[in-house]
Amino acid sequence: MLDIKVIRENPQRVKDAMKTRNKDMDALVDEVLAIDVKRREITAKNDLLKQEQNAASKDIPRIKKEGGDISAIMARMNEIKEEVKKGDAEVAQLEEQQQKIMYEFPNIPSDKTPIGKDDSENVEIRRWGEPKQFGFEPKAHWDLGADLDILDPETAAKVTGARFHFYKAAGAKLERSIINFFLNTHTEHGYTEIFPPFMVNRASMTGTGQLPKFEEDAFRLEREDYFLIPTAEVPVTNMHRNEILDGEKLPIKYCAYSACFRAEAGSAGRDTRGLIRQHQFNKVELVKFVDPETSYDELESLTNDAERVLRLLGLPHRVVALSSGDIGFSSAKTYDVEVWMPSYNRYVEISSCSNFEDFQARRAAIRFKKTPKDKAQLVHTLNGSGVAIGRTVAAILENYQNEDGSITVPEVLRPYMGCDIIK
RNA sequence: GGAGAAGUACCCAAGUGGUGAAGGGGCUCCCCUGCUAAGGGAGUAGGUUGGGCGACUGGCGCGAGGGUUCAAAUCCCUCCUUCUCCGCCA
Repeated sequence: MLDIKVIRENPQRVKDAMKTRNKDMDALVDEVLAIDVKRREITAKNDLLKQEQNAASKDIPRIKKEGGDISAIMARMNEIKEEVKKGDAEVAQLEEQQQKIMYEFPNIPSDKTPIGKDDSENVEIRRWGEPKQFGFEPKAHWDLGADLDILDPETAAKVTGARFHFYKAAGAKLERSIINFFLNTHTEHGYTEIFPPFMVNRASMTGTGQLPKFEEDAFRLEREDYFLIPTAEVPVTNMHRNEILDGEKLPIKYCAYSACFRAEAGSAGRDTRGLIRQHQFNKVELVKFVDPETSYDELESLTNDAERVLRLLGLPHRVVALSSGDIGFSSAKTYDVEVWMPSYNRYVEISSCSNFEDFQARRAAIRFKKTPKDKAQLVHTLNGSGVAIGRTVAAILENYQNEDGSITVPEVLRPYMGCDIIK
């Protein structure tokens, strides 16, 4: 959520920022400002009445005790009561209107975010490794998975539906090995491991920005107002919702494995084969709560932490700075890490690392005090995939395939797999 | 899922309708002090949202949200969480 004070003080800046996201929100900015003025005006008037009410409430028992006449005061109080009730209702309605609009605004892109209309104007920052050259025609991971009998989407389609997978034998073990390898690597670099709930309530989904705008992207339970998490970012960031953190404990760094559930509304027909786009997938997520002064340094190190696991796995990848037209709703700046995927003959997103600045912190009321005497201020939150497991499996199968259809197990995974080849 | 009890500050805890939400512990500062302990004194209801250039000042805050009342921590309703017992369950 944006700060209403920023909109009040510089509405043009907000309007311009929204245009760099290809969104013309001029009318909404003007509307929210009009509501804000009216809301404060009525609140001030109402507060004066309440002040009178409070003062009289103190007088009444005293006058009664002294045996005085309170009928005049009582008459006035009855009058005030009605006015206050009316004023409160008006204020509540205006607050609701204002809140609803405030939830519509995406974050203001950082001035470090390249301006651009869409993903075609993203900026490549660096590459690691070279796309592998095969001396034979490489197969796609879905064909490798079928031939090795380790990936089975057909049975999943029967048991559940489209966009689900059974992993079998070495495939299941590979998935599990990667999860463990990622968590072990990140905890060695200062992240505290978290195993979160896979369902969260509405307040948490609102806190990180998935709601109210993107409800159709999530799976919601019918009988409880709970949502299947689209990413561990949601439960882990909301761990500190409505909290004031001790400044000395920052930065707080968590890594969390979770299954992730996405309705993938509007993506029919895209990436229908393989592990790239599923309703349920595994991911290890990195989440940080930091002092605003350091948040952009923390974004660099977070991205580096995500890249580390790909370097250790020997998977060629690149880092791209998303342009203003391509960054997510809550983000101020985002780097995507993209892994080389031979079947696509291009780099494919495997991690997205973002600095949300205070956008989530304001929604979720996550604050800190630099020292116990300081005023509480909003933290900056960041998160990044570290990294998506299913896409890592796909990348390993494709990049490490041999001509005979077997898969060489990357060296760092061998202790986890207990073998050096899948065949 | 059923029955009962509870939720007040960093912790414990008093407060069953009326002017500033007791008290204790802890914490911070000060006094005393060669040092420490003990002792004495003061502060400590966070926050949030308005107004004012400011010193200041108003509103709202007793798990959350409604209601009754001139007035609610206190009475009523709904919900959440915790504890005890029962049921179910990996």
